[in-house]
Parts: sequence; C-alpha cells; structure tokens
Amino acid sequence: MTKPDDTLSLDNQVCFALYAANRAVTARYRPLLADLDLTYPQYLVMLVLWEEGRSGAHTRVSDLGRRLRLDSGTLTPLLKRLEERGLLNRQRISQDERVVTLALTDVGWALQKRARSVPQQLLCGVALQPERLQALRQELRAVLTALEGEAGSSD
Amino acid sequence: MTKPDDTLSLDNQVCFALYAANRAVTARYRPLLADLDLTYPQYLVMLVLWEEGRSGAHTRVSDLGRRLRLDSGTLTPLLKRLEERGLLNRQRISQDERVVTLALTDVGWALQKRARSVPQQLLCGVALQPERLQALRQELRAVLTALEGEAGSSD
DNA sequence: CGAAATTAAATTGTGCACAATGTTTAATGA
DNA sequence: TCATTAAACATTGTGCACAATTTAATTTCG
Repeated sequence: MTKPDDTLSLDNQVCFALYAANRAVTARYRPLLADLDLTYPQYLVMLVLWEEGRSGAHTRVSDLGRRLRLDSGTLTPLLKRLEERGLLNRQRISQDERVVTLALTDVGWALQKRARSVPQQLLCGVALQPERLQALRQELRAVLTALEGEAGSSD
Repeated sequence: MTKPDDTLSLDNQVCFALYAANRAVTARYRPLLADLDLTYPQYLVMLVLWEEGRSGAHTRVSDLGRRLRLDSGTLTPLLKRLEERGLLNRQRISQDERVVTLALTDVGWALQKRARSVPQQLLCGVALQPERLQALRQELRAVLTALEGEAGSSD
C-alpha cells in the first residue's frame, strides 16, 4: 500500500469531484432544456431575467454578469442569440448610452411556464434526497464565498 | 412575502451553486497552472498520466476518457497540444491499430515535481478546513454516482 | 471466408468561458 | 474647458465540452 504521491491523486481532489459533478448535472439538464431550445448557460440567464423581470425592473448586462459571474465576452454573444430567437430585446438606455438593458418579450415570458417543471423533472428518478441537496448547496455557497471574498475584493 | 416562483429562483438551484463554485475553483487554479503552462483540463489529464504511469502502464485515450468522463472530441486536440509541447507521446499500438496509447516524456515527468505544490498553494490563504472539503468531495462523488448510475448504464 | 456490426479515435461544427484589446460614452479634475 | 480617466459593452482569439459524423480496424456471425 505504498502511495508515492497521494497529493496529486485524481480521486483525492475536490476540484475534480466538482468538475465531474457539475458536468454530470448539466448533462442531466441538457435533454430537458433541449425541449425549450436552451443551453444550460442560456437557462441560467433566463432564470435571472424571469426573477428580476417580475418587478418590471430592467436588468442590465452588468447585473447579469454580477449575478452569474460572467463577463461581457461570454454574455454578449449569448444574449444576441437569445435576442435572435425572439426571447428578449437588448436596448441601450438614453441616460447612459454605454448601458444595455434586457427586456423579456412575450415569447420569453411564455417560456417560463414551460420551464417550471424542469427542476422537478431533473430529480425525477434520481436517488438523491432534497434535504441532502440543500445541504450540498449551502456548502458550495460557502466555498464560493470563501474563494471570492479572498482576493482583496469586497464583492 | 409572496414568492411567485421560488422553484425557478437562481439562488435555490443546486445546479447554479455547482456551476459557480466549479468556476471559482478553476479560477483559483489558473494562475498556479499558468506557471506550469497548463490549463485546468490539461492538468487533470496530467494527473491521470502521472498516476497511471507510475507502474509503467500505458494509458489509452479511452482510459483517460473513462477516468475524466471526456470523449475523444475533447481529448484528441488537448492531447495533441500536450504532445506538441513535448510532455507526452501518442502512439498507436500494433496489437490493435485503433488504440492510441500515451506515454509521458522526461519533460512530462519533470513537470510532476513542480506540480506537487499546487494543491497546497491552492488552499493557502483560503478559509476552508480540509476536513470540510473532504466531506464536500464525498457528497459530490455521491451525486456523481447517483447521476451516472441512473440512465440504465452499468458504468 | 466475407458481410455486418462494433469499437477507438479523429473530425466537424456550435456554444460557452475567459484573457486581452477595442470602442464608445460618461465622469473627473487641473 | 478639455484632456484624462474610468465604465460598459463589444470584439478577437484560444481552449475546452459535446453532439454528430467519419474513418479505420477489429470482432462477430451467417
């Protein structure tokens, strides 16, 4: 049982467990989201827009970026694709021409109804208790906070 | 306190916590791996090769795929880049010309020494207890097992 | 044996992520 | 004022992921 270099063992790495679990979960989402014609990141964007749009607020690209931790290099082309599909409109605001706001179209709002069953469908047939998943979610949020709070930023 | 659609709330989704935490962790790795001239997936590949190559075994592309849950569409170009950098050699075996085996070069093995400090460096200055991370790793592995064992496959 | 099915990689095409840079607009200050 | 700086988004380029297809070699079986 000599283990010359356990520190570099793949199975001991939290990072790989995170990487693999994340891909396995998104793979589960894929067929469900394909019915909605959405990729997983597009789905996350729609979640934010559905959530923030409830109050009639105008979500900015920068708001999305803060929420999802994505920059304009990722968001701009993604949002253009959603706009081309008619799910949302992108518009620069007159008060500050640098800012682009996002407004869901009727088609975009209609999609929310169909998306409502996705979370349940996902867990359907998977042997994972909800309370265990919630505990996992909190642990992951703690990791995120620890990693983001570190690098001198005040978030 | 009316919450019209909590099921689609971003913050309630385990999937997003997983997605965000994974990207935050890989972002932590990035500067460390940049010193080794490796991307994160390339690092994972090297972990497997360092681990399996200890016994002098010849790792196949398909072995890597099983281990990392990646297909040849991802691995082939990645491995070509590592080969171009002189870290490994790719060679079809004579017994079965379909199979490509991977062998680390001296340069590839030498890199292992420099990689040894990476796991420690990563946690350096991060307020996360190791035992908590190990518990998280086990939870993530349970999720992975549950998701992979489901779809009628026998792994 | 020889056609059909299977397997292992490679290829092609799309869509993220992210670094680096560019462009336009707004805010700041000597 | 107007040059400087900063902010918000867009663009470019690289490298994954992954679906779908292709190529080539092996296995299976009639």
